Amino acid sequence: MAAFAEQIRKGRKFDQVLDGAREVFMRDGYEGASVDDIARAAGVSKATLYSYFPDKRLLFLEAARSECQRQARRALDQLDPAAPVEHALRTAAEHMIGFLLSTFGQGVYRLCVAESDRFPELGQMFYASGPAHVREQISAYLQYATARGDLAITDFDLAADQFTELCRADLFPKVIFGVQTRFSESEIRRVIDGAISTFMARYGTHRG
Amino acid sequence: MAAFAEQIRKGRKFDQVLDGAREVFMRDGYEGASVDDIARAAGVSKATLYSYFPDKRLLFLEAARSECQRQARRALDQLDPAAPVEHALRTAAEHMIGFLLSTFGQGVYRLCVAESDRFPELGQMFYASGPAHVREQISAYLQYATARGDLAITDFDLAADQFTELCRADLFPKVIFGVQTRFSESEIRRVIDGAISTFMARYGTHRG
DNA sequence: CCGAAACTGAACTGATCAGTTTATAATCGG
DNA sequence: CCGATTATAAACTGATCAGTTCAGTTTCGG
Repeated sequence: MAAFAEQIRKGRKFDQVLDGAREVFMRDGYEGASVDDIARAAGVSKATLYSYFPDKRLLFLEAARSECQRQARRALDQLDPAAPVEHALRTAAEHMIGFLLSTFGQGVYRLCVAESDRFPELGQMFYASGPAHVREQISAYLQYATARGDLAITDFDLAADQFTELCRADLFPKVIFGVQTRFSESEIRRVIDGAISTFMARYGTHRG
Repeated sequence: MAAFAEQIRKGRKFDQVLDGAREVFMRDGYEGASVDDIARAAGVSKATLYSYFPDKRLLFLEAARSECQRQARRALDQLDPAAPVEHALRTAAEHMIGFLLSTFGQGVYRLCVAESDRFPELGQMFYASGPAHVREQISAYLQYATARGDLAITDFDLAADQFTELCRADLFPKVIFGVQTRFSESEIRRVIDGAISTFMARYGTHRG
């Protein structure tokens, strides 16, 4: 997860450069972004930029890495173990869908999908701080709820993955391929309700 | 879905050009692909290529379009309405996962995600011939099975989307971010069994 | 077998872009 | 307030690439 950030870092405009890079890379992708654009966006001269980062590739990886960390931080605040299962799941679903539909979330996803064979480290990074991170948190909650007798699950990781996938139904493909970008409350509720119903039908214990 | 293919088409090397373009675009993405590479891959001179297509952009769109059509054609052969529901679903799941894990499938997906904001038409095209097409077929089958009394569904489209999402659990994120590229039979069976169990728990009628 | 249409290869144009250099100016610690 | 570090603007290099041109060759219908 680390292993870059070697010959990097020095003075005070470091973060400025990184912010500019994040912005432009996110908007234009790796190939689409020009270093001059980034320097301009960062409010910094090209020479300064190159004094911080040896080349565009490494600048990109650092920008992406910081973006992934940011994303991991903003992830699910610990699911509320006190609330009824349906309620906890609903909260989790709302968070995930909110991220997934945000222009920010789309940007990261698009970028990582596009560049993860040019930059294999990037794919790993995004996976670890995104899908894997979310899975861990949900899986832990599911174990807790199962121990309490509210759910009946044996493969917790699969159950967690299924839940997150159910939350993407209909919405995600439309967003990611630009077929529909805004969704009404009721369109979203339809998907969340559906996800919870299906999940509880399989894994719930208190029938009725 | 059409609306390109205007000033295109003339002689006999048309398909050669398109095949080369498909190959190279799929491998290198839009920016990454050079027209010289494409001409070389197609076994055609650059001048010939430009006699068929006015510019790189349109060549790309045509190549992507033909790829989408190809994909739609190779989609689920009509689900077998005679077989028991679980069996029909299993077959569908195997087809979808097979496509999803193929380098071919990954290539199209990656390309479309990456370029669908540079080329909005591309996103629409891919969505129509991919996700939407699959949804229609599965949804139709689910209506049939519900009418027969084997399933109890009200929102057929949502159910279809949920099933396809369930089939992606675990596998797809790993593949698309390059975390894992090959999967054993049992890894795949785990996901398919899980998808069917969850789906049937929610929508099945004959309990037991 | 002839003439037109399609194709070739190679050279060329003009633009863009990563990365460097240089001469100069701002900033800051002591 | 001096000297060193850090930043700047702008010009430059070398490479890549989309798209054009052209003189010559292949292909094919009639």
